[in-house]
Amino acid sequence: MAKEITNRSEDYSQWYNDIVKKAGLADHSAVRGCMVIKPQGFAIWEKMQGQLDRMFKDTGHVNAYFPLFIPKSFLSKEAEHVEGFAKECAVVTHHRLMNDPNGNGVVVDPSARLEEELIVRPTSETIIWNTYRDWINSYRDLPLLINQWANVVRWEMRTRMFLRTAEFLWQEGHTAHATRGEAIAETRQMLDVYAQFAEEYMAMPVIKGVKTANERFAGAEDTYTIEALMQDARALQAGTSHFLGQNFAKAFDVTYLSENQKREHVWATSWGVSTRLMGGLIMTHSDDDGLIVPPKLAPTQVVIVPIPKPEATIDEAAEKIIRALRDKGITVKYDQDRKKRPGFKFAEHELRGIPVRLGIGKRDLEKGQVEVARRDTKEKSFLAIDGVADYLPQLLADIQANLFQRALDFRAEHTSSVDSMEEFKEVLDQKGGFVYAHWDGTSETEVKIKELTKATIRCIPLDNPHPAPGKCILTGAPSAQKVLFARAY
RNA sequence: CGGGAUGUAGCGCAGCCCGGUAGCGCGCUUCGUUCGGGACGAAGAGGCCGCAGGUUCAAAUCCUGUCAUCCCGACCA
Repeated sequence: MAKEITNRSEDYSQWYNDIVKKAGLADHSAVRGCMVIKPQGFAIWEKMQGQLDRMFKDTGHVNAYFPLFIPKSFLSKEAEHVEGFAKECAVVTHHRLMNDPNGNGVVVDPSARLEEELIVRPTSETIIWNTYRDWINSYRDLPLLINQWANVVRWEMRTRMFLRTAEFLWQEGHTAHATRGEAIAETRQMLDVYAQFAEEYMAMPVIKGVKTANERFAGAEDTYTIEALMQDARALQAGTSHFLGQNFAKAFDVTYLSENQKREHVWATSWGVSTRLMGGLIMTHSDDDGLIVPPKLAPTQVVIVPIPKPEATIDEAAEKIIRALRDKGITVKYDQDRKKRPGFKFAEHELRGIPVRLGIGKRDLEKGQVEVARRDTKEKSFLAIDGVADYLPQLLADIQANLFQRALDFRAEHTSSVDSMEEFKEVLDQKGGFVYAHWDGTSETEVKIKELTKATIRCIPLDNPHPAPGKCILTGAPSAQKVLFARAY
């Protein structure tokens, strides 16, 4: 049935690439590691953006925009931060081209060398905190709650569409607070926003937790994360929220005068999600027939396919349904392309992941009904035309809920708890997924386990289902609680 | 950056060993018949064989270099 999509069981990576390409989400570009996000893919990203942006605004944030370029010197102000990003920065060294004197097109004009190189932002903490110094003087200026939608560049060794591209789109929130407690509360709040977005809109269950020192954001005191599980039983870090302490305030000398007239460094957070979420969305729900988009993020929620014989009457019935659905706030497309046959359209819309398809033919009209096909289960049923508008909001909600439940069940089946290294390895090799295990809390052990098994500590869960103390699976040293391991993207 | 593979029509590929008029399927265009799960017939259009050098009377084919992409590792959202 599905044409040319590699089966998941056969080659998961290939399946993923097939979905991205065949569903028209993105393409490779002429630039290494950079992709073209095509209209079908961008429309989904816009839905994500729209919802996230609302949630940020609802929690008191405003949007702003900071430069793409960062003076090189800024990067060296926070020691850990440079360390983390230095190896993957694109650097601008010149500002002019000229005709090649040898006639071979165009070359960099050596006389146009920049005095200080500019870094294409891999993240904007430094340029933003350099700006915040001027914006913050008094406790009355706090909290400062700003978000920016932007592109960033990280020169990655190996890229994969959406999951890891050299340039990607994201949002980064950067906030400044008067107290440590307030900043931590902000960090946690935004983690909750991400988790809520992932679960309610993407229908992608996530585990909230804290990263270990090894996995922490460069320059953060604590990194919180939401971790999702993909269909190949590998974990995906889907969003992070960092408590930055006073590191950046100190590096960029950002202070405020408190109510009791003391000059103090401010406390910071930063948090972000990226187009990687698109990868997570694909790998959580889609199947061998193509993309599956949860109704809440589907640019088109319902497509109507006419099965033509007497076309005018079908158009009439379709128009009626379209009006009724639009009144309910449902996005509908009427596929009137006369050149394609119905069977082709069915497959096409399944490939693109439209949640519900309505089919109307002569047979249906005679019975006053339409055929309803849902993308998630492939089930088909018939429904009275007059009842469509009442039924569809519920159906879309059911599909949304079903996708979430399905992902939740999958995660439950692929979550284990082990007590020994042998068991740990066996579970990872047999079925993968999330594995809870005791760890002695040291970086050395974490690194060693990674070397031995390729599994990393995804997080120390906030609502830990395995909080009891025990012994580290590698060293036998005391462990306060089990932590969450997985092989990850 | 290491290991493997691949660049030939929009997409998927054959041709390359053994140099000699660039092919197949899908898609595209036109017309007709079709239309309840990826229709059929007929007629068309579409290529600097990734790029640059070299060998040769002659290169998609042989040689050198280079660029890009994909997969597997190390690094990361």
